Amino acid sequence: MTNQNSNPPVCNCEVIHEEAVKAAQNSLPEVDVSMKLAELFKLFGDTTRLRLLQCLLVNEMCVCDLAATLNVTKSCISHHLRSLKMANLVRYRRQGQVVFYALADEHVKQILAMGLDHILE
Amino acid sequence: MTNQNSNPPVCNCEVIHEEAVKAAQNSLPEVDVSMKLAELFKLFGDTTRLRLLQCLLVNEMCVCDLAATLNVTKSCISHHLRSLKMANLVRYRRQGQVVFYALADEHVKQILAMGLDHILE
DNA sequence: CTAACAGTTGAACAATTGTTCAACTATACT
DNA sequence: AGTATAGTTGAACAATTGTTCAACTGTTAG
Repeated sequence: MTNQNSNPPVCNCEVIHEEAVKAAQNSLPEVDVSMKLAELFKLFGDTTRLRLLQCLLVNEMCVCDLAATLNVTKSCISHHLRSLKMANLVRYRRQGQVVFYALADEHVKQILAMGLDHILE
Repeated sequence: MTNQNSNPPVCNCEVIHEEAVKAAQNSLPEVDVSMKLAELFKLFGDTTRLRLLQCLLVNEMCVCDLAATLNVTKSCISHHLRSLKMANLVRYRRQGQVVFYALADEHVKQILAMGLDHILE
């Protein structure tokens, strides 16, 4: 979706407040930091994945249980868990055929709490 | 993307840990709360929109300046600002032809800080 | 009134993404 | 050995989404 052509669609409007632009440019993180951050928040930006995380707030759970709770296929859960695992948001332990997933650390709880705080005004 | 057919693709696997499932179901918020929360995080889940918010951490800025800073069209910025406005993440004031945007409250800063905290381990 | 510029809106298109299905791997139990 | 169940993987498809372009609205200055 991003437009990263060699010929960027630069805004050719007049820059009205040059100092503000410079201040912003100086304080902005490197683009790849912003991208990583966006990737992180993107993971919280899907209802199924979000509810999956909310499940794990309570218990560690296996794929099968999560699928049953959220009413989607095991495959779907597994795909989501892979993304969450790659972002270090969940960890897992295998016990026989069953793989139990749990939140990786406190960050998830805090981020979810902040979000809830906002939508409840 | 969500599959909301009348004939749901229910997972027909055996539920292994019934108590865990019940506990999760009881603690899960209403679906529409999760959806609202996901909508919120989705707004943080795009690089341009995220950097736009990061700009506003420093100064209030007008559409034109944001477009110049982020190297996209004014239209693009305006679309993003509309979403952010609807989610009460930014507010604006008009001054002549120029519309200045600013963060609506402290939530944005906190959420961004939490996120950065996570990706920096 | 007209010209110029800041911002908004909606259509259009490309790109990304969430989900399922089918096929696969892994572990456990006869 | 073989069978059953938990989980993973990748392809495929529908749906969503980010961006631009072009046309529009609003405000200011001549």
